[in-house]
Amino acid sequence: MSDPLDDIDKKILLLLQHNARMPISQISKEISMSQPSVKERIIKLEEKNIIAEYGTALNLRELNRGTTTFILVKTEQCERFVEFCKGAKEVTDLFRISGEYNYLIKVQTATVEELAEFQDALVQLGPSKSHISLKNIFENRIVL
Amino acid sequence: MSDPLDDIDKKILLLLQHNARMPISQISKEISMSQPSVKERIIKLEEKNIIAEYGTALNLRELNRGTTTFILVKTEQCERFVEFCKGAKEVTDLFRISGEYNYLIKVQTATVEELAEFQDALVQLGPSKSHISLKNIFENRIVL
DNA sequence: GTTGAAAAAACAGAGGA
DNA sequence: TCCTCTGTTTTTTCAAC
Repeated sequence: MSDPLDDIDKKILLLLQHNARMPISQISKEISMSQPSVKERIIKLEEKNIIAEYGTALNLRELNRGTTTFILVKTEQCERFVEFCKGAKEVTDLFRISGEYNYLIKVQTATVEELAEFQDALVQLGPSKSHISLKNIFENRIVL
Repeated sequence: MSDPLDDIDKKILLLLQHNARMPISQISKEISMSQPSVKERIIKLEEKNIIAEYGTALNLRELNRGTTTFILVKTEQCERFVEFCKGAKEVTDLFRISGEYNYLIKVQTATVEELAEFQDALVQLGPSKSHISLKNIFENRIVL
């Protein structure tokens, strides 16, 4: 684990977190620091692996995947289940968890009907418990 | 909802998904299309709101938040609970869900001890059920 | 959709406080 | 670690096809 971030690093990351394509020049203006210094800090954050990657978040509703469901799964066929999830485009997140259930998956479907079809395929791998998301209040939030 | 994406849009999004800072010039080379055309397509994807935002993914382990836990919560004090979560930096995701429980939250702590402290604060808002992540197999995956 | 060229902007490196 | 200065590269915006 790395040293804690100082306030300038935090400011830079706050800007980059929701706009990874912001030019260095603009970051430089916003935090009142010269471009080379900003660039240097960003490179260090990348090298220290604090910045994992620059990603592009897509709008799932526009992609016709607006229905979010969390499913807890209890299976005895772990390998087969993981392969099933990797091959199912509906599954966006897959975690191995502790407790009564083995796995927690996050599933994005167009509709609840499509969710039902997914569950039909899932049922042969073991019992599961679904929780449809009624509202995404916030997501992927990292408070520095 | 928008029209389905064509293959060129998919290629551009695949490149941007895991490297939002990739220069247009490089995208242009990789997909063998002129820079102005690539730029035009990206602008359209932004305008159609298919690209929601360019984000920066941080390494939670390096930030001393390497322990992931999913908690199902049943509360009768919804407003208070949501405010509690907004104010708790450990909570990275908050969903209102259907079923026996009201909410599903994702919590990032340094250790399980810190998780226990969080649960102590949570207990007064209602019963909950925790699932510690033993392994993050994949996350935020969108297959186009 | 393409190429090509000019203007503007961003970036990279050196040297020094 | 930060700054300024300078040269280079990249992006952007046209035009015409």
